[in-house]
Amino acid sequence: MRRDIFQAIADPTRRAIIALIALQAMTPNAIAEHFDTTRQGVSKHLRILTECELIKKEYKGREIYYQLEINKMKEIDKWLEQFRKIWETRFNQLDDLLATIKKQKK
Amino acid sequence: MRRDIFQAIADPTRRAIIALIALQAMTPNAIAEHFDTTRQGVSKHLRILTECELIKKEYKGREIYYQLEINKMKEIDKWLEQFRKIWETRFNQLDDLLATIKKQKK
DNA sequence: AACTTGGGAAACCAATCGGTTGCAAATATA
DNA sequence: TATATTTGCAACCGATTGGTTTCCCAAGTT
Repeated sequence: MRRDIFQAIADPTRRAIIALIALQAMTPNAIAEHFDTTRQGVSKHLRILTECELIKKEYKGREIYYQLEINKMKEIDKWLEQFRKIWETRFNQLDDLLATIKKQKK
Repeated sequence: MRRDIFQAIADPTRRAIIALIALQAMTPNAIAEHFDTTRQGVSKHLRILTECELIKKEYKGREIYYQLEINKMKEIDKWLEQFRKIWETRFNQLDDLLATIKKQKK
């Protein structure tokens, strides 16, 4: 069972859940109200998000509040870093950059 | 057929392909040499990446050079923006922030 | 013209996905 | 104690995924 952040955010419903609880921790029932799926469907998404540690549980009586592990989101940012370097230096002129790199390699 | 960037980067091989051709445009055969799969397997990944416009083809004789559409990568960055706001303002104290938001909503 | 090379498309396969229904466990309430 | 609520988990289902093999076509090469 592959379980990494990128696969977790591949599903649009999961991205919506992340955005939803980013502002405020919520229970599965409360989250499910925002979507067209069943509570169990949302629960499965929450399990996936929990497994890759993008969210964490907080027990309060019989209710469970899910909240975003914002630090985990930084891993996506970290991956983007290598590309940010590219698009920041080239100012929309990828072709020129590639030409330069090619020339250097020769 | 769902075809968006997030689903495209969900696969580790595709992420590797992206990183590979970010530096230099490459042909399918050259790309396939870096992986354990067949050329046709890589070709399928390239098709998916092309469909969501993360990469583009450039014909040179009978060879096809694939190169990264770095601008498309910015869409991931854009999605991350909303969360960057959160982790930049809180300095590792999500709990405090959530408490504040909850209080404001009351 | 015949052959080789680079590459895409189709058919097929096991594995996984996202969703549902049904159930069990635990907490709260009467 | 009996009942209702909140939740997770397992089983099942059709659709999709990632991969392979096979085939075809276009462009060079001999």
